[in-house]
Amino acid sequence: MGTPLPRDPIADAQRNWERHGWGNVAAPMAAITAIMRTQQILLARIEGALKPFGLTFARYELLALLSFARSGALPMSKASALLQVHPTSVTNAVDRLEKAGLVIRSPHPTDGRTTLIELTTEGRTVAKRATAVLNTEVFSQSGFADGEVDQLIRILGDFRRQAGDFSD
Amino acid sequence: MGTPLPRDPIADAQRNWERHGWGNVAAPMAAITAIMRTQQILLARIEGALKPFGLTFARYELLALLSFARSGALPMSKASALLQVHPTSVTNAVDRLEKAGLVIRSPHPTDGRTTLIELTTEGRTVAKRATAVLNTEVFSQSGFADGEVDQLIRILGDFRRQAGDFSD
DNA sequence: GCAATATACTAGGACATCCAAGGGTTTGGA
DNA sequence: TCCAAACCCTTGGATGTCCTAGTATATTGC
Repeated sequence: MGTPLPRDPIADAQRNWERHGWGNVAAPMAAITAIMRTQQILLARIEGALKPFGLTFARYELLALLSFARSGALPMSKASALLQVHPTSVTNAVDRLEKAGLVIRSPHPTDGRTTLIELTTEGRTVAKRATAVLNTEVFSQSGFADGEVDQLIRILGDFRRQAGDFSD
Repeated sequence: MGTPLPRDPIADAQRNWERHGWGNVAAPMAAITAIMRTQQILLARIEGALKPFGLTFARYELLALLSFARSGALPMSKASALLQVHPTSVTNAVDRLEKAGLVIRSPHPTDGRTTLIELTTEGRTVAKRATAVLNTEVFSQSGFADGEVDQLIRILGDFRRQAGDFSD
């Protein structure tokens, strides 16, 4: 976050790894570090685009997920599984979205253990607007070429499957 | 987070985007979401490997950075710039590392504003051991093929340069 | 030489994430 | 039928990140 560095710090780290006898894992280390940094940059852009809506990325993701659910409602546990975050993170996000009037909690009709998260009318509107802004301000100007996008989707998709994200 | 999902949630999201008229940005959206998720998986692996050392990734990165500095010491501001994190994050990390006896703060000899972070003997030892574990348990088994590693380094390197990380 | 500006670090607050624990609800086998 | 195991959500605690000041020290410029 400030001025650009004169040299790529990750490439430097890779050289350091090689110099200290870890040449065999220097490249994967650099790739992984680059993923961490890229995520950080992208997250900052996303949060910047969502700020006017009073949303964070975590809350937006939940809102978007609900807006794609046919009934506009989902059990907390389902949301946790689909977003692949800890249940307590969902609790946290729902608390804040509920306070903002974008969702409401309601009891599950047949399972007393389950709480449903339901989109309010305003929640649906905000989700739609935020999606439009995110698409035009972030996703449409990602900085990745079409071919790179395809490669990323394939490489990271394989990785995620192998990591146990999905069995597909 | 637990059992694998039957289907890739990101591919589902991509289909939802297309179905709702955002087909032109569905792919970048999917690629970016995949980066976010991949980062999450990798971070969990890394933190798992570092746990026995009482280190988090943030603290490890600082320790590793110091261990590569010739004198074993760096100004806070320099560390902040190289790690590309907010200065307050460095303050936080140093607070904890100092409490653990792995680094010490010392005044800069000529610039009264600057605080130097210096590796202790124990800090250097821990850094070396943690690096070995990280390399053998995480980086050497990243799950990325050699060719994929190269592609990631190139694609994400271009992205980071374009995002203003470095001018190289 | 002294005021204005820039730089370095820290304090306090808002959020997000995870883990560990706890209390309520269901389910399933003895 | 009934109780233990499984499941669902929430609370409390620890970390990390960033932002917005606020304090202290350096540098610049008039």
